[in-house]
Amino acid sequence: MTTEQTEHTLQFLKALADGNRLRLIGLLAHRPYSVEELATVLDLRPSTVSHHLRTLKSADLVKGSTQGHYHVYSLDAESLKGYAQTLSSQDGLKRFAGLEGVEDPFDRKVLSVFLDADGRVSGAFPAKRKKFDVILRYALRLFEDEGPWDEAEVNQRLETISDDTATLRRGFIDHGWMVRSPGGSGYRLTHTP
Amino acid sequence: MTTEQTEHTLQFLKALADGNRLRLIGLLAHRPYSVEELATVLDLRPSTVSHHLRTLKSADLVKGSTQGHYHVYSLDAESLKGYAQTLSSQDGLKRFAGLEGVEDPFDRKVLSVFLDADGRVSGAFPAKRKKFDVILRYALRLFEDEGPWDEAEVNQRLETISDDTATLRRGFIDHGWMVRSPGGSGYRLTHTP
DNA sequence: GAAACAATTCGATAGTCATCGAAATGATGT
DNA sequence: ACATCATTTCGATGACTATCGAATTGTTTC
Repeated sequence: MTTEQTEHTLQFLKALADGNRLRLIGLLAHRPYSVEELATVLDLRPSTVSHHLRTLKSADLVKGSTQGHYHVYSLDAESLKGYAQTLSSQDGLKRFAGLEGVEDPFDRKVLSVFLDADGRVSGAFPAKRKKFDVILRYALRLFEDEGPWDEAEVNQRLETISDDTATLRRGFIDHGWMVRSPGGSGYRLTHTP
Repeated sequence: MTTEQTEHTLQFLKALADGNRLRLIGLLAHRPYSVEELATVLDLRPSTVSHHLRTLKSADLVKGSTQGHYHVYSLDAESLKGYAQTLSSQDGLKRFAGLEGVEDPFDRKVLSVFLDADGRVSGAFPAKRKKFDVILRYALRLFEDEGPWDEAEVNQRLETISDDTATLRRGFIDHGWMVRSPGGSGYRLTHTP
């Protein structure tokens, strides 16, 4: 469900979400450093700094080149900039939802929970109003042609979704989406959501 | 030692450094949501989502407005963009070092540890070569005028830093910074770092 | 007012992680 | 080969935190 891109960004964020690692990045933005130098400046043991550098390296934030005795670490500014730009664009953020090309994630989730494989509500309706409304909007798709329809026709269509057609019909009327025609000629839709 | 700006950025990063909170941001980038809706989509308890929203709110990433029964949360895109841009600029990163206007953080740290209030090395010299070199460069400031100086003069100046003038002088010579003049007329500097 | 509903707060638990010291690895120079 | 030095790995510990269920607060509706 979670995309690859999101996973990398999460690793990037976790790597920076520590005070000392953030200071490390700050130092490396000035110039390359060896592990011991960093440990001296930050008042940490070299083993601790080495550990931090490993997580930064896993997130592609620093590069390490071994020179003589020392391992010199430097900032990977390009990679960092890329991640930062993902965070600064609205569209970049949307991808973190992990649901691409879905009209509405909430609607989708509710339908996936309450509909069976045939697209029917096999069990009880959702107790929560907001979720029941999702079912109602789903049922509304059955009436996309021109009305009006008599009660038998309405019930027949609603039965393809649930046996409890009365509750669905009452939901339509409570929302004002459906009205009984004045002349008693049946039901028709008004302003649908 | 750590600036206010850095503290806020750290809070921002910690707020985003969680898989579910990142998904929350992704959803809120599409449209505002209520707590229960978010809990439904993410398969979490409302209490958990509420907890996450609090940390996001503390970091100024989301805004909450209460409407009727529901508390509707929405993304604070401006604030987020600001933090992201701090991360994408090299100068923004440098501030995380927490040492503004310092020539070199490593040199500064070493000197602060080994020099006493009078600017003298009261105890022993640093054992590590890199740190000793910092002391050497510091001692080099005593010879900014034109040379050459005879041995007595060199020692007199070095004594203002440490009693062990011989080690300092030998350090100068090992680095090739100072040479004994051919005519035996004393010492002079060559290529200083 | 009372009932219903959404959200928050609280307390507990399990899992993650920053940090250290000790031991192992790897490279350098004698 | 050996001794030295920087770094890494390993194991342990303490602190933090994501998550849940239960209880509480606050708002709407009857």
